[in-house]
Amino acid sequence: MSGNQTIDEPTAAAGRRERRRAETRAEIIDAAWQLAREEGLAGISMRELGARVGMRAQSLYGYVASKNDLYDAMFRQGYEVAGALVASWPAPPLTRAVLKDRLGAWIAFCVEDPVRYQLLFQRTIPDFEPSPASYALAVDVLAGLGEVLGAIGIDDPAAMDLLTAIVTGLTSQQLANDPGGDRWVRLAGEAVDMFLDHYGALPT
Amino acid sequence: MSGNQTIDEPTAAAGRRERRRAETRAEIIDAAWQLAREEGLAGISMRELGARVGMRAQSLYGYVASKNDLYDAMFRQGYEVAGALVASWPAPPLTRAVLKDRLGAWIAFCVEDPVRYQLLFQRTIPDFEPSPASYALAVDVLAGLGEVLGAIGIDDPAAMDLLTAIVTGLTSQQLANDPGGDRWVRLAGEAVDMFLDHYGALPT
DNA sequence: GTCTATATCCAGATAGAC
DNA sequence: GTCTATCTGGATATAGAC
Repeated sequence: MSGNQTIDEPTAAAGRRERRRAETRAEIIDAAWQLAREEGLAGISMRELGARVGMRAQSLYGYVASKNDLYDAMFRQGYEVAGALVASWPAPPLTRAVLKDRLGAWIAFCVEDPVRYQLLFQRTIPDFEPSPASYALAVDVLAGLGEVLGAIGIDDPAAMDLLTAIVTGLTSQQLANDPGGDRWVRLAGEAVDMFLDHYGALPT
Repeated sequence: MSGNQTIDEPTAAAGRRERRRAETRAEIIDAAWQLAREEGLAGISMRELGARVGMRAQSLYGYVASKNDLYDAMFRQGYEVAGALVASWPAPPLTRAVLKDRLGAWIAFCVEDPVRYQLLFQRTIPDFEPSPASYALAVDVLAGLGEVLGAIGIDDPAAMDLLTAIVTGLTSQQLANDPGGDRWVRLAGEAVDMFLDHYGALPT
């Protein structure tokens, strides 16, 4: 096990160590997601989380600075996925079919992981506040979503508020009353038609 | 202070005691609502609640059997108010104006107390389960609401799901993004028109 | 890098004195 | 009817041994 290289051996070892550390941290965060899905977001305890990855709770502090830091990492991870989804939105011009498709994809994203939805879009974890960096990312992603909706070409801000309410309502009903199903998700296309017809936008 | 009546004096005293007890219990429940509005529903602690009504936490157990019992009393109280609102819905025939008015009142009820909304309609208090009696009341009230919406005369269940999604979405956006304001609440009338026009119901 | 041991704090709930 | 005292159990987090 002794080194046979002279200069960059310690550096390489440090890199390996770092990589290993990052892997363990990722494993911890994955386990935290799964635990949250079973026990609820607020139900994550450091004891139980440690047990899931084969450590005592205290040892986790070598990888996350605090419980808030853990939540923050999950928050960031969630918004990175959301950001990728928003970035995949095709460039204008926007058609009805594209709008339906993209809003459908957004709702699917929201609905596919209730715990993630709760962490990213609701404010229900006691005492959790995202770090400035993570918060900035969230603001960015949501601004991107707004921009993309602006391409519909409706000027009335009230109309846009109504659209976000429809999307939120479908999501919220789906999560609350038919989790895992599609009773409300499948109404998205019809809802978009209803909305666009009412405001005479994006004619077929 | 000695009794000057012979038979029903002890009974009257017992009635007074009972009445006093009920008053104290009501005071505790009121304080719990207020505490929940400040600290969140999950933030109610028996210690702090006791302090609010001038008792030690332990003494509360003379009035509520457990913390779950306290939540249950609040849950029941909330659904009693909701039930009264639903019962006030006028008899058919239903007009567009009446529908707008009643749905507006319902949304206003939901929005006027976020904590109550959370307790009644979301499932976010860890380990709280309503008693069978309270749950039955809730089912009753919601069934009444459904009946009343049935009077619109749209047969398509998907359409009714879309309507509930719209109402939920307006409520949810209002609570999340403009608490205390009316940015989404005021869109209810327009939303109802959009919905009814789309399905050709309740012509003006 | 993980452990044991521990500090600190808070929760809900019960027993029994006054 | 409210108190003091106490039980039980859980949480996050730190210090220091190995």
